[in-house]
This record gives sequence, structure tokens and C-alpha cells, in this order.
Amino acid sequence: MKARRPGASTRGRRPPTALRAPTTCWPACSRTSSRATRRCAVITSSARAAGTATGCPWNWRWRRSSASPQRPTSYIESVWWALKTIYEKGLLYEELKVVPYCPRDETTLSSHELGQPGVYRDVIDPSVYVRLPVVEDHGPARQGDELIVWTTTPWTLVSNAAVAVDPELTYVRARSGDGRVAIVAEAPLERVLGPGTEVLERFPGAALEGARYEPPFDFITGTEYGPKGHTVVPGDFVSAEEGTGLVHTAIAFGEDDFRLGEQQGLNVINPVCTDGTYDERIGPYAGRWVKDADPDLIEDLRQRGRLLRAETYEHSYPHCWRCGTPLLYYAKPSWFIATSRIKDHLLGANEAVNWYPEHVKHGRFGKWLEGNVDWALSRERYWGTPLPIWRCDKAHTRAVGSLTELRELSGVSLEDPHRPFVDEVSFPCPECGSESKRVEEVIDVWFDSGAMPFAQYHAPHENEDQFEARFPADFICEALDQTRGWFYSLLAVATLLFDRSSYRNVVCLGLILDEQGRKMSKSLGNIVEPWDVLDRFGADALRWYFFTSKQPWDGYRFSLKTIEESVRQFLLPLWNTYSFYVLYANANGVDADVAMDDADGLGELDRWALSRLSATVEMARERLDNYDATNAGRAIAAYSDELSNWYVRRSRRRFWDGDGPAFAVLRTCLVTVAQLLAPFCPFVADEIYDNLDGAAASVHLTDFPEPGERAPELEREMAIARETVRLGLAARAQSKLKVRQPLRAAVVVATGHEREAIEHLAEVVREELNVRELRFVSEADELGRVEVKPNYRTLGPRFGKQMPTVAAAIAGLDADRAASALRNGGRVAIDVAGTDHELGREDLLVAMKPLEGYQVEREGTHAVALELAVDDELRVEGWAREIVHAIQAARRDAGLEVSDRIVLTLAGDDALLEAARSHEPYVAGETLAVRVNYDGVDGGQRVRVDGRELRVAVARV
RNA sequence: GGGCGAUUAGCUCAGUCGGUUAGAGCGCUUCUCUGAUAAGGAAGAGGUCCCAGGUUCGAGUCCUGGAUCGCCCA
Repeated sequence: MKARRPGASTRGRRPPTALRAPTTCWPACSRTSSRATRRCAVITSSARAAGTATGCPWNWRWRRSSASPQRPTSYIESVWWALKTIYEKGLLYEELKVVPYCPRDETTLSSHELGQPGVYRDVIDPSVYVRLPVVEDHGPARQGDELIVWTTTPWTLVSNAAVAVDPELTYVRARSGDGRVAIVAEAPLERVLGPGTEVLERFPGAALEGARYEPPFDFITGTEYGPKGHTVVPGDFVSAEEGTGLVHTAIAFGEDDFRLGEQQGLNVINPVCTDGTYDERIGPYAGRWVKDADPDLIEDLRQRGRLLRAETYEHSYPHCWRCGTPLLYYAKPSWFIATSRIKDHLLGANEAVNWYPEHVKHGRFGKWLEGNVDWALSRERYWGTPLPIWRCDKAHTRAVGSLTELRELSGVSLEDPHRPFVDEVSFPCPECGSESKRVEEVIDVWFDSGAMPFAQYHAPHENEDQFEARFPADFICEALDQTRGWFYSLLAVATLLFDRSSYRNVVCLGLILDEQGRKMSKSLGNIVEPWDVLDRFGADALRWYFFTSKQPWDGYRFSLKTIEESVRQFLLPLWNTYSFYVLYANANGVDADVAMDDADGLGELDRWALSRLSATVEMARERLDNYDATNAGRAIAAYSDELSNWYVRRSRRRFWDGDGPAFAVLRTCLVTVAQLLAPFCPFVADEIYDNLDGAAASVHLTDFPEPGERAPELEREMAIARETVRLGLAARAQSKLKVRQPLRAAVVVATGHEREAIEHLAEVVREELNVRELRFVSEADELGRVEVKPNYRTLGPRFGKQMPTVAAAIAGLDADRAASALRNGGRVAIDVAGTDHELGREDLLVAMKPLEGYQVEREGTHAVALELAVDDELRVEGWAREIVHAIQAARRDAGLEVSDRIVLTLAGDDALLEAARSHEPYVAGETLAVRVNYDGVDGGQRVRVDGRELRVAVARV
């Protein structure tokens, strides 16, 4: 026997196998498109949810985004191919647009970078209401009336170009206590100006259009913006719910503003440098970081009497995910991919994807796609994939799709396509012959992430067969916050190039919250350190928790207690079953390769255990195929429990006796469970497999188990037998008779297949209940009464609104007669509103009804009663069992091995000693005593049995 | 302000096609079994299925509105 005694603990420090599993698991994963891949991959990403490597190689996943600034040449070349393809479809263009911009990094961000965790943060910004005096009468507006505008970005006031109103909204002229006349929308009047204002006039916003006003600052004159500079213009984005209904517009610093500028012919004037400071046009503020200028600008307004009110305003505002700087919405020329033009294709590609959970598909992700805007692709950075666009003086552009193409154009053989080398390569423009140089930008790393499916293989430049064999991926997995991150980039890039998604299935993980349901964050101090958890409980326990505590997309309330529970309830019992096997296999010298081909040697319990094993394999496969690791894991746990608490429990004696088939069956079950468990708890699984089988170098290199034969009838029978035992044990508990006390009989009420099942497995039931015999009665009436209840499922549709009357009629039936009629295949008649109706067997539920005064436990259609009379013979046998129990305790206290033989010495109450004598072969056999003395004890243990004294001493021989 | 999701026992979670007595585990109380057990078994206590309407013979489940929490966006 090569099995080692299990020594490694499943808790505490990581077992030594930790060094082994990650390398051995990977080859199994690389079998793409096989089931093994998907199973392994599911695990992989959930493990990542813990933010740590917990036993499966999640580092095999392509390292995307910013992990490494330098991508391999081959990768870049594939991305170039993609960009050239997109360019040639006419979907890559450069345009002046307002983009989210990080002034510290001096680069544009894409809309999906705004979707990164931590980008939107709650910040307190100034909230200022500014007075803009009307300079000449216009419609209802009189010279000197003050337009009130509101902004949370005072730094943009220096480039105010116009004021926008909703033409259809109602505005008012209103006089305040101090005599000044303000113009605001009617709805927010009191909120803006306070109570006690006098409304002078009401008019629609359209009446204000064209009114000229004095800008908050005069660094830039109205004429520079064009004819409509510093006038009131209509805007479709104006709302009166926040602010005043008059919107300060700075063309270069907002999407709405920019669009308005295009509509109204206002020039884009951007007095902010790319580093976020004002340029020389802003006089005293030139060179200052714009956000820092806010307080001085506000003070400036106050001193000039232009400030109505300055408050603070808490809202969420986007920050650079890389450096944390508040972003500016900023007009600058950028390269875009026209994804909005292929929106229908994006939606179509998404239709073909299976989402888990399903609601993300048409919910969060689908809605995000429907609102698609063009992908802001370019970045002003040094590191990154260079945008392969070359442009000449005459603005002819050319996209380059490979290094070969670049060599053909320029004669330069570039080995490294990164900056700065690539920037030095120029060539004569194929159209006009003037020098063509590369544009300066690099691309958004998220494009690289979306190019992963082909770029990792350098396709299509080479390895196209590998790419095609693996595209699209069966499955990807990330957290829900990747909706517009990786989920999008993979879908968008593949749709642009291949008009389909890169993935067929996607599992969205939820977030991990703390025990109170709050998001874990460093500032709250409620972070759980993964390594602490691993050190305390082990990787298997952590993984098991993530898999089985709930569906991963529901998110987790992370709980150490729950992890501890999964150790206690699942890992330890499983380990104990394994440990039990090894202990007795070693004690009996059982050969590890004990075969099971001899089906004749198998008993009902063995066949049951194997059938349930097959059922579990079926369930695990089906659920994993359905991306439901949670219920697959729960099925495995349920089986592990059956194995331990029924198969082993009922088979202990066979293991003590070295029964070959029992060992073979248990070993098969354990090894198969280890294989099922491999993706969930790789270390424990590998330990069990390695020790009990070891045919392969690791359980992770074996095929996922195939289900064997089922014995469905036996499974049903055993379920009934176990239910019978449960009822019998409950009856014992009620009567306060210990299971060790043998009883004459248990009387079982059961009919038909239930009775056959229990008769078939009578031996198991009898032993478990410790009764001499099982007796059966068919009629429940002997032990209790029955009641009949309506089966709403069949009667509801039939009777509809009359259902309450039907229920009443059934309640009025003679239950015994009705039940007996149904048992004999008859029908029961009831009267409903004057009409007779016949009810069949399927229309009525017959249940046992509790009856006072009997020691009977019942449930549904069967029941168990115990014959409680204990005669002398039974009592003495009970004592013998108590004595054995006491001796076993003494053996254990003495630290004996399970196979140690002993000399046993008993003393004490005469009746007990007589009981031991009369059952001496039993007592000695059970306790491995080679000799029993009844002549006094030195220093033995003193116990009480049924109120009588017994002294026990054991000595190893 | 808009979108997505969640809310079931003290805690962690199930709950199928709508079917009438809503379950499990943990924890608690009382027992019990043990020749593997930090284990197992039995009983008990523990519920406004977030709230309010609606549909239906019947709602934890479907619909509408609201509350709270979380996430995403503006």
C-alpha cells in the first residue's frame, strides 16, 4: 500500500502542493475549445475575483493594457494590420472634438477609460451663480437686466462664448429686494433668487434669443467667437432642474457646448494649454493650472459685483484612472474610429453572445452599445502602439499595415516599431511625392486589448490557422465593471474586422463587498488581505467559498465566517472520509490497485454509492457546461456528504474487516470526486488523487470524469430507506431510547413501491435503527389517520373561480373512505354549486395525520412506529453495547491504534459484568481484546452505564 | 436626472411553470451517535418573503408605483 497517512492539513498554511498545481493545470487549459478549457477557465477568472493567484494559472491570460508599456513587435504589427483595415473601410478619421482629457498626462482618454473603477469620484466643486448684464434692450430683456447663469467650473468662464436657453421653457424677469432685475427660468426662481422676488414679466426662452450681454471676463471679445458671440442662443440640452435655465457655454470645454458652437457658428477658442494652464490670452492668470484659478476668479467676480452667490457642490466627477487628476472636457484634434456607424453590427454581434447573467446582454451592455459614440483612439503618449498613419505636407494620409509595407515605402527595415524609432521613418507621399511623416499619436491600449484574439498569434501575418482555430473564444470572464472595458473592446475590434464577437459566452462577476455590504476600499479600511485568508484557511477554502456560496455575478458579502464554514462543512468531512480510507487501507494492508471489475462482490450499498457518483458526475458536467459552477459545486458537496454520512457510516464494519469491494468502491468514489473537484479545490483534489491513484502526474492532467451507469430504481429505494431511518430515529429521540438500546421491532407503514423499497433494503434500515425486526403494515389507519387535501395544481385550472367551494367540499369528505376509495382505483364524487364532479387519484393528496398517544413519526404517506417494550434480554444486550462503547472510549483515551490488540479488565456492578460475560465474544471482538478479566481493576476508568458503575482498564499486548 | 441589479429566519443563502403548511446550513436551546470526524443525527425556538396597490380561484414568484442598498452613466 503506497497510500500515505494524510498529514497535510487543509487549513493553515498552503499545502506544499501549491508549488505544483499552477504549472500542471496550465497544459489542461491550453486545450482550447475542449471542455477542459472552459472548466478550467471558469475557475481561473473567479479566482481572480479574489485578486490573487489561488491555485490556477490566471497569468496565462494575455496581459493587457498597461501591465507592460512595450508590446512585442509582432503584436504591434497585427494591430497595425487591424488599424489599416479599419482605415481602408473609411472608419478611421481625425477631427476636432471635445474629449475627456488628462492635462497631467497630456492625453485624451476614451469613453471606456471613463468606465474604469475609481474614475468617477465624489468631489466638492465650487457652485457659482454669475450675473451677466444685458447690454441693450432686446425683446423682454431691458438693458441692465442680469442673466443668471450657473456653473461648477468657474475656470471655463474666461472663455464664455454664449448663453443657451430652452426656447420653449418659461422664463421671467424678476426684481429682488435690492432692486436688481434678474432673468432666470420660472421653475427655479425661488431656489436661485430666494423668496420675496417680484415677477415682472413671463415669456418663453425664444424671446431672449439674440440678446447681447456682457461676458463675465473680457479676456476674449465676443467678436472673436463670431457674430453670435456673447449672445443668447437656443440649446436643446438646457434644463431648469439644475442651475437657472440659462446655461453658460464655453465651446471648447464640453460636448454640449461644442455641438452648440457647431450649430450656431461660434468659433472654437481654447485658451487652455495642453498642460492644463491658461495661455497668454488670459492675462494675469496665464500659466496657472485652471482648477487652481477657481477661487481667484470667483473673488474677481465678487469684487466686480458679478457674483450672485458662491457655494459648493458635491457631485461625482471623472478622474484619470492612471494618475487621478480631474479630467477636463477639452476640444482637441483626435483620431476616432467611427464605431457609431457600425452600431447595428455591434448590436448584432452581441445578439450571438450568451451572457451570464442574462440580463447584462440587453441591460447594461446592450444599452451601452445602443448609446455608442465613436471610439476616441489616439493618445499623446510616448509608450504604446504607434498609430500607423503617415501624412504629408498636403495632408495626404496613408495607413501602413505591416513592417514589410513600411520597408517597401521607405526602404527602412524597422526592427522595433516603437517610438522613437518609428518616428524617424518617412517616405515620399505616393500621391504627391512630398515627405510623408508619421502622425505623433499612439493608440488607446484598450484597442490592443480588443486585438488580443489575433494579435497574440501575430495573425494574419502568420499563424493564421492558430487564430482561426481559436476564434471566437468559447468563453471570457471579467467583473461587471468591464462593460465598457474589455467586454466592449473585444466585441468592437472583432466586429470592425470580422463582423462578429470575439467570444461566444461571457460570465460577468459581481463585486466583492465587505461583511456590512459596503464596497471594500482602502479609505474605509475594510479591505481583506487575500494572503491573510490564504494563510488562515488555504486556497481551496477560499475558492470553494467563491464558487459555492452564491452565483458569482450576484457579488459577495465577503465573510471569513462563511469561509470557515465551508472548511468545516465540506473540506474537513471530505478529508476525513479520505483519511478514513487511508487509515483502514493501511491497517488492513489493502492493495491500492484493489480492483472492482468483479461486480458480483458488490452489495446494494456499493451499487448505490456508484450510481449516486454517476448522477453527481452528470450533474456537475451539465451545470459546468451551463456556466453554473455554483450548483455544480453544490452537487459535489451533496455527494461528499452522502458518501461520508451514509456509505461510509453504513459500511464501517466492512472496512474494519478489510473487505476488498468496499475499499475498491470508496477509492473509486474518492478519486472521481477528486477529479470533479479539481477545478474547484485544486490542492485537496490533487492530494487525494495523487495518493489514491496517481496514474497521471496530477489530477489536473486527467480527463474530466464521464458518468458511469445509473441504478435509478436503487437510488429511489435508498432515498425511501433513508427517509424511513430518519423517521425511526426521530421516534427514538421522542421516546428517549438511545440507539444503543436494541428494540424488538419497528413497525413501518408503507404501501406499494415504498414498501418494496424498504423491504429490499430492510437490513440497512434495521441495523441503523438497531431493531431486531421490521414489520410492515399497509393501512395507515392502523397507526394513524389520513386526511385528503385538494391538489390545486390539477383542480385550479379545472374549477377556476369555484376553487374555494371545491376546497370546502373536499374538506367535508370522509377522509378514510375517500382515501380507501382512491387506493382501490375508485373515484370520489363532490358536489359543487349543485353539480356533481368526480375527482381522481391525481386530484387529491392523501397525507398521514398526526394522532395523539402513539410514538409514531410520519411524513406524507409513510410512518414508522417503534415497539418500546424492553425485556431483560434486550436490556442486557443494550448494556453489552454500552460496555463496548465505554471500552472504545478507554482505548481512545489510552492512545491506542485502531489495530492494537488489548487485554481488557472489567470490574464494578455485577449485573453489568454478567452482561459482559454473556456477550463476551461480541465484547472482545468489537474491542480487539485477546483476553477479558473480571477480577478487579487497578487505576482503570470509572464510568456509569444505566446508573450502574463500571471500571474499565485496557492494556496493549 | 437616467439605466441595471439586489432586498426571503439573528447570519449566509435556496426557492423550478404562479398551486395554498416558504426551505437548508450556521448560530441558539434540548437531546443523541461515534472503532474516521473541529464531523454526523433528532427535536425546539426563530419569517410583515422591503412597502403599497394591481392581475389571478390562488402571488415569495407576474404587473405598476415607492423605499433602501449597490453598481453604471449623465
